[in-house]
Amino acid sequence: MSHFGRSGPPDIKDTYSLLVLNITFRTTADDLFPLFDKYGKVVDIFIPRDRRTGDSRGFAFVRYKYADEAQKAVEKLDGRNVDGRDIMVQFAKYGPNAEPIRKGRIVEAFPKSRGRSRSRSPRPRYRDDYRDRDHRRRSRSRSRDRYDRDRYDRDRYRYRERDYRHRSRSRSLSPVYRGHGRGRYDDERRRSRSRSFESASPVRGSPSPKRSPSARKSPTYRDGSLDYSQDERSQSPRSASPQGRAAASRSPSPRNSDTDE
DNA sequence: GTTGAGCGTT
Repeated sequence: MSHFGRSGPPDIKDTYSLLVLNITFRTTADDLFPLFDKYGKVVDIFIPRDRRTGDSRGFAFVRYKYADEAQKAVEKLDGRNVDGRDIMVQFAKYGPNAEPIRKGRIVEAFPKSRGRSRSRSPRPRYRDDYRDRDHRRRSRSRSRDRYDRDRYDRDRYRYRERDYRHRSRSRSLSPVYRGHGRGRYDDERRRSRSRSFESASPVRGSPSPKRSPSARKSPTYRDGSLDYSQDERSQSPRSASPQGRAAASRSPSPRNSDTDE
């Protein structure tokens, strides 16, 4: 019950994984087990968690033994209110085993109402070409595959970036994971992203000529005063203007006024 | 203490 995901996937050969989304961040597998187990035989439940914090990401994977039970749970638990939030149950796609779900296979086996279009939640399907993944891989070149993988990794990196900013604001330190053995991919990703950022879109909707990379990399020392001004502003952009202006005409100190006279 | 589109581990 609690050993789910502790020793990795126990045995996945004829199991069907369901993706549970919109769950609370404190919902655990033990909480979903009795819920999903009631509608079928659950062989394993796994909830992806953060590598650093360990918090739940907000979704879980429920592995069923039979597809019929899985489908039943999807239609039964989909939209159910769990822990104060309506969860969304659907078949997993990008799983490690890729459920052998075919187009209309399960729907045909369970013609409840000629389709579940107006069943409850007519949410759109995300990526229906996942079945063509293998086909595209063999057909397309390797460069294409690499590009796709890069995008996939970058998508996952979003979580890390958000959490990273929450944990520490010192992004300028650029903590590299070199020496740990697993920093190779991170380095590649970072470099690729950095280059794209500098080459493709430097700034979006924020035209700052003063912060131009060219000015920063090529400091013109032709003019001392100008360079000084730039440097001063760059060092403390909000420490010279607001303070001086506020202390000059905003708050001349009441005590000073009293003692001045 | 917070957040909310999505796709997974020993």
